[in-house]
Amino acid sequence: MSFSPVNIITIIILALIGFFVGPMLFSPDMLNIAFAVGIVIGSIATMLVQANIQGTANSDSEESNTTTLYVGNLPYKANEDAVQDHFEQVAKVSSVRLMKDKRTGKRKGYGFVEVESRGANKAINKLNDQEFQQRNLVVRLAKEKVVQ
DNA sequence: GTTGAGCGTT
Repeated sequence: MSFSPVNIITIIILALIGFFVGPMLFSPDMLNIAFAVGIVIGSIATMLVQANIQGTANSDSEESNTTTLYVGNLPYKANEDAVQDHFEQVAKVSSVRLMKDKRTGKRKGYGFVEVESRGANKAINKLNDQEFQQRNLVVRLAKEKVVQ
């Protein structure tokens, strides 16, 4: 939550609106209160607008820059670094998660690779049904991902 | 220590 000069100007404008609108709604001799109410309303409105802008901007950038791929048929012995190296040949990898049993810690043979969105299709086309450590991988677009 | 379709973790 930052207050750039633009936001301050917006607050002042909204405060002035409150300054003139307030007396019409209440009493003409409550200008100070009207001005204060204008400042409060203007500040809240500005913060809400900016939070909304930042929220959409963040979600847009995150969702448009990265895509999660489902990777199946992995060898049990494959580790995350090897999988990442394999996908780095085609696309920029931001994270690799190989699913493992919580108790034993043994790999379950599938995982999720997060790559940049523009390389997602390339990764699917180039790496799906291709050999990786003596096995043919399954690379598909992952289903809906739970937001962290 | 084994196995072989699947869509999940602080």
